[in-house]
Amino acid sequence: MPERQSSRKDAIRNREAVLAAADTLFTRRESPEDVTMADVAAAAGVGKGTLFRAFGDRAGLLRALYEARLEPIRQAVETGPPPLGPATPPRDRVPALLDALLCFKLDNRRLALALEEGGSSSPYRAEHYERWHSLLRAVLEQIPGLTDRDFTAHALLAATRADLVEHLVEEERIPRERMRSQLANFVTSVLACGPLQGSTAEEVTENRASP
Amino acid sequence: MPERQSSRKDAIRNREAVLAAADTLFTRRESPEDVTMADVAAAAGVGKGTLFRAFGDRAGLLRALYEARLEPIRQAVETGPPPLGPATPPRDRVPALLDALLCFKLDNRRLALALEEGGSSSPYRAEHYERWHSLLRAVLEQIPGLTDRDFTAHALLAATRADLVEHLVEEERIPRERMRSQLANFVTSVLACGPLQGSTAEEVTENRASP
DNA sequence: ATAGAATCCGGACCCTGGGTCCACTTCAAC
DNA sequence: GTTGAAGTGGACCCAGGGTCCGGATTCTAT
Repeated sequence: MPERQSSRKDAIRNREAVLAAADTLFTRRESPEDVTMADVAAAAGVGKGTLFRAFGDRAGLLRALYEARLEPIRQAVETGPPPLGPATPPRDRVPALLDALLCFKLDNRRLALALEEGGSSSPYRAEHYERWHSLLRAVLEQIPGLTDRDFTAHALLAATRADLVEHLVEEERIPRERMRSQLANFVTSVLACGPLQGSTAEEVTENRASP
Repeated sequence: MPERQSSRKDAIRNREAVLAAADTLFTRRESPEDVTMADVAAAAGVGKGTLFRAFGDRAGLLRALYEARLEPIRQAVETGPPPLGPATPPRDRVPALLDALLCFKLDNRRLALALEEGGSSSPYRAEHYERWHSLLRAVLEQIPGLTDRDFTAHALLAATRADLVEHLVEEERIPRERMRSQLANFVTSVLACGPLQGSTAEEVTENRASP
């Protein structure tokens, strides 16, 4: 567990360099598989030892990158204003959360892909998945008339999986906005049980999370 | 593409031996990652060269195993009686298809896992996924009042992904029947748009696909 | 300022596992 | 039985993740 912060100047500088280099490489290269640890180290102007000391292993590096990129959204979700923040009515928040997640994966396709598939263990063991799932589940819990919230949360999240997104973008060439509205429609139909109220797919598509 | 049949006795015998050995190993071992090609070859009493000649590469072996196991369902879907066969009304067939797929993945967890994640390329490039998707999409097309059938098909299939199933079984300890009914409910809610008719979740859960 | 300890650096090295190669064997067609 | 096409198996190759450790750097105490 080599994850604790170091106070040494060079260590910090190198950590940043690695992060930056990895970021660049993962977004540039076609498939995450053909960016090796050695590549990252070289691009960062650093030895492999340094890289592994700083991040433990490949998964650790990916995780660090991912968490860093996810931070803004995390903030917005935990303490931000509607439609992502806690003050949002549940029926509006669920689609907003999933839309934000989708946008994130669209903006960080390669990285998300690397993290979700590359790991030796399933993506469901990652703590960030756990966070999204329990949050979504909690919000679903506040909507009356639904059943199987736990499973529903999993199923909804599954619709935004990185490799699916990648496939839709790369093979089926579905444009961003279309994909967002499709997901919104899908979510809407899942939530439609019980007394319906407010929020159509179009409305949700309005609050753009990224340009 | 070394996939064509051989007529030689020894080749056929070895192919069978490999298939059987791989089957055993993949279902026995905890994670598909720790069954190596060398293991399979050894267990089959065969050299690595033979193994690779017969199946091309790891993915080829997995594919062959998977297709073999999937054959019965494939038959049932293409030419069988309701609720899987083509004669089934669309609103009933969609849940039946997904239930069959779920049962299949429950019965072949490890194998499905190995095939879906282990591959270097995404599961969405596998032709068996393409088959399921286009079938499901076609059936959805016959249901009036839905939109985004292509995406909906992807999203529904995503709810039965091998690693999700694995997680639900292994971590959350959700029993088989409960999972089937949860999926059925989920599917139902997605299809619920437009004039509803027939088929509740309970009905679907009745036609058991496997003991 | 400077010694000394703690920490970090980096690239040579190890090891696993997928995939290839090829001298030798086996099959089946004649 | 002969023959050559096809199959066999295990030694071998190689990429890539991860480790190691002698030497360089930085912090701290004096």
